[in-house]
Amino acid sequence: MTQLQSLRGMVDLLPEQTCRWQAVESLARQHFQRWGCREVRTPMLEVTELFARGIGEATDVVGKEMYTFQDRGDRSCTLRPEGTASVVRAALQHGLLAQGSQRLWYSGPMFRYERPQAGRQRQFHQIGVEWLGVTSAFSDAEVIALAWDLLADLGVDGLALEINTLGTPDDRQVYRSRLVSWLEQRQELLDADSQQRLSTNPLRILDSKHPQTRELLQDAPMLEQSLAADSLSRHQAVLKALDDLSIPYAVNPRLVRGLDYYGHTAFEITSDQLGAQATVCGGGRYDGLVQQLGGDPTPAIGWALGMERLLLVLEAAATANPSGRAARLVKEASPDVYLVNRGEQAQRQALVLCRQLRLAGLAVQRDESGSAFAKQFKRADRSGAAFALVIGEEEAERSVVRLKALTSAVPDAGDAQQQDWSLNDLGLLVEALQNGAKPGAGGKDAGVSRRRG
RNA sequence: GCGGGCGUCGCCAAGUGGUUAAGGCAGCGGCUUGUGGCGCCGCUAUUCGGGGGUUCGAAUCCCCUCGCUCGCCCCA
Repeated sequence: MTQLQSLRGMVDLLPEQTCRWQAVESLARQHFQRWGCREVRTPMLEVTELFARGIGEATDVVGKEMYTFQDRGDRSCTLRPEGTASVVRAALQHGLLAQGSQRLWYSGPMFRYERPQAGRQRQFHQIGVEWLGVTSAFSDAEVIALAWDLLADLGVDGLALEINTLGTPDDRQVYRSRLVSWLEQRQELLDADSQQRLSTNPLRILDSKHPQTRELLQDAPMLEQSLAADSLSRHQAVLKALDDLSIPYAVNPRLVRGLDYYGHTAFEITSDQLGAQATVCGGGRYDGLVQQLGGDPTPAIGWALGMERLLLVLEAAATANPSGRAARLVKEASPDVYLVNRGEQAQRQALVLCRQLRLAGLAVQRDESGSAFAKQFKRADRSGAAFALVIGEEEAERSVVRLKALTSAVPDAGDAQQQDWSLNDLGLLVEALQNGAKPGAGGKDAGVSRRRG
């Protein structure tokens, strides 16, 4: 295979896919706007130190998954493996926090050097929010509600919210030593990975999927027992707020997130429609990160949502329920009008006509083949357009265009309703098309939609 | 980094050592030189991811290699 290919784990999005992405993105934008979030766009490439310091040297992401290289000035650069560190860096660099708390959102590609599998790529895309300078437990519930409501609006189900608290750094310190000493007494029962983590990152042993390790952990001391009273009551307040919002959740005491900056609230939203990589959205509070990156101590919370995984879930929902909300979002837009034209004079007029219609805001697809009318109509039908406009020799002579509805269930039924419209006064035709001109009684759903924006 | 599965036309796919590599979808042309869902006819892979080997003979067997995919790990 000498044909050039994209790099492993780097995928192309073809038109059928991009229209879905656009639908999701535009819906997400609406929600962000309602929640008072404003967009930031940061570079994909950052100095390596940002992630090393922000995410934590001991994490897998930093330890073995980063795309890092020296640039021509011999600086160590890294393609961002996640968005939070960059957003915080940008906020600090430009003094945003001096203006008070910030509710920000971002979207874009992230890079991690991992073996690809279902729901996991080397270049993947996240859409996320970061609320900087927000303290209260209500904010935690509010930012979770944003994720929850956005996902609900996409028409997907089978989602579950899991939540936990990681407490303060002090809480974790206390717990860490209790856990380590408990595990050390049972070291030989742990799997190899977990033994390794005893020294590097013991909390992560908690969400090991190794059966024997899980079994063992049934009786291990839990973080909750080491929490200070404040941490506990804060957690209770978050849960209570979720109750007030009627957002269902399950407390999962083993939920420990892989990035070092999380503390207090940590949560994930998972789907039963995905394979092993079931997390669609993950996030939590990171009160220490801003300070760690050189700012004043600033509490913060955020989440990120995996676009590829979300699209998988959305497509599954669309398949399961072809007439539901998800299915509508997934559907590719059809042109409003398909222009059937044949003969030199006619094609010349068609070119001018379709431009005028487009300038009036209609989506027009012009058949450029010059082939037989039957072929052109067949393509018109497949394009999904509600109407065909026809210009052939006859019409060209008379300076008219013929309008035919394509949506009727029986092809010939539309023929009787074909009408000629003058090319010299397109206003009426445009108006008729924009009003949907009442397509025949067929099963297809759309008239001509009004263009927006 | 470690395991399993798989690579035949744009997509789905039959073929498992013997002459011309099924079929379906999509595409193109025609039946129908002016009208779409159906039908019929024709066209579209000198070649089976790539390289080497075994054999009179290989898509089919062996070796190497590349790629895809699922899982572990980890996360979105």
